[in-house]
Amino acid sequence: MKLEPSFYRRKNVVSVAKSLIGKLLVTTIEGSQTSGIIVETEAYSWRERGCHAYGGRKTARNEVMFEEGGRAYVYLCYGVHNLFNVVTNQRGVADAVLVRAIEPVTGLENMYRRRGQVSLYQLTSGPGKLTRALGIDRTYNGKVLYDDDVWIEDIGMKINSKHIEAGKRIGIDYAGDDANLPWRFMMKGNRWISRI
DNA sequence: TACGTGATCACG
DNA sequence: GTGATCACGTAA
Repeated sequence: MKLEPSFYRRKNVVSVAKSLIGKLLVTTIEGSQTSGIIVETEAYSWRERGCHAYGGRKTARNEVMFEEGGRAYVYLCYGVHNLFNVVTNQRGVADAVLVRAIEPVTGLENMYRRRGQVSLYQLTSGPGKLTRALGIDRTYNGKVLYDDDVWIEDIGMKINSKHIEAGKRIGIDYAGDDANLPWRFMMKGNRWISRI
């Protein structure tokens, strides 16, 4: 069953990032569905330097982060990759969770068609790879996550802290000390974790 | 380990 | 207008 708006509107973005592990991310494009279990996330809060909205800085790109929780924030990274985030918290508080990796579940054929000739474990094991596999591009920016193009559902997977590993977030050296926050969460032992 | 890639943002 | 920057992926 789809996660409800109240799931995303909680005030602690780190909790939301943790509880997204084990949920199913789904897209439906032209009637065909692709999905995967979320196995890696990162939390971003306006209060720290890693975040696009640090200090409340609002720009054309990150505007949707200031909306109520429950929308997609998709932006282009390094001119090549679309990165998919889940906006959290209440309106005006710019927090979000980056989905960094999923374990493929349905629509594998479509995923390979979009990704090209890669191995199973490379199919969705990174933030740019998974958006490519699921067909997520910037037209998804601002979409609500309880509609029918893209959503996240609870499939009853029981996850507790024993199954989750935390670490430093990846690729944000510019954030100074905030780069050391343990706000990256991974499903322990999963084969689709993005990198060591 | 190196670099392609192009939108974005803070400057004027 | 312009240039530095960047929440990555791939080949090597």
